[in-house]
Parts: sequence; structure tokens; C-alpha cells
Amino acid sequence: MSTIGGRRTAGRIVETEAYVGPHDPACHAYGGRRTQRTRWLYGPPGTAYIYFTYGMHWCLNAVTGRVGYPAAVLIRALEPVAGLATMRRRRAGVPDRALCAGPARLCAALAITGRLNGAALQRGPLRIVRLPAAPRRRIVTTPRIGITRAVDWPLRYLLGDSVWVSK
DNA sequence: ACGCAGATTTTCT
DNA sequence: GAAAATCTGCGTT
Repeated sequence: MSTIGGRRTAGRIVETEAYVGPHDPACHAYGGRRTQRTRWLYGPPGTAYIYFTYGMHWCLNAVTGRVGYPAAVLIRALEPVAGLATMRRRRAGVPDRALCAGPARLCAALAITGRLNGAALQRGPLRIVRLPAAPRRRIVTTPRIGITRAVDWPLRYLLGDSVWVSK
């Protein structure tokens, strides 16, 4: 959930990808690379790692590894839960189904930018919270999207019966 | 329905 | 100089 810009927007995470450390060829920190961009990938678990790509788009990760170990989960899609009007305004002309169906799309809908790179996701304007007693749903596993290395690693996870996932 | 060009930053060759 | 954890708009089928 996000309260960025004074508006509350929130969604249920329905699709993610894992980037699992220095031995993952598709991870930005492959080989232990430490650059300005990958700095927060080495931070404590629960840190937001937000990167800019393709000259236009922001993408949000939740750091999962211990301090010094670069592993994270890329948030790829949300089922909108709150702040639909705000999301529609921020993504004018886009059908509801596409508001948050993609890592850069959900960042646009929730107004997530690099300003919150390195922020703690347990508190503050951008949070990931556990939902109370959600019913169990079928989780599908597939290869990751948009990468060229380790293309066969099955590290994309999505709710099989959700219409809110990316294509 | 499908395909491709364009946007334009960070990183690496 | 080129590719990248992407998306959009406009062209053609």
C-alpha cells in the first residue's frame, strides 16, 4: 500500500519474481556487483529496492536477503484494493485490468519512484503488509519475464486464477 | 489480433 | 556504443 502524494492506494500482490543473489545471472548484483544502482540490494530485508529502466520506468523490489546478500522479490502485479480513482487518474486511458498488471504499471498507479529507494517497507508511505487470513489460492510457477540470462529458472510466481496478473 | 518503434538512464563492453 | 528485470501508441492483418 502507498500513501505517496497524500492519496492512499493499495493492492493485493498477485505476481512476483525472485532474484536470488550473486549467483543468479539475471540479478542486478550478479557476481557481487556493487554499483550506485544496486546499493540497496545489499541492505536489510524489508528494504525497497527501486530501479529505473528502459529510460522510462520504475520497478519495485522487496529486499529479502540478510545484510550484504543481494536477493530481492520484484513485485510484478497487484489486484487493486483501494484508491481506484487515484490509480485511474494517474494512468489515464488505461482499462482497470491493466492498472497494476506489470512492474512499471503498478509503480505508476501507486506513484512509486526512486525517491523511496532504500526506504523500509514495514513503515512509512510505502508498505507491504500481511493480509488477515486470506483464503488459500493456487500458485503457478513460470520462468521470469524480460530477462536474457537464466531464462529457464522458474522463479516467477502468480495466482493462477487471478485476472490481475501481467500477460 | 499482432508487431514494431520509441522513450531515454544506468551499467557494462 | 549497446543492452537492459518495460510499456505505450500506432501501424498493418
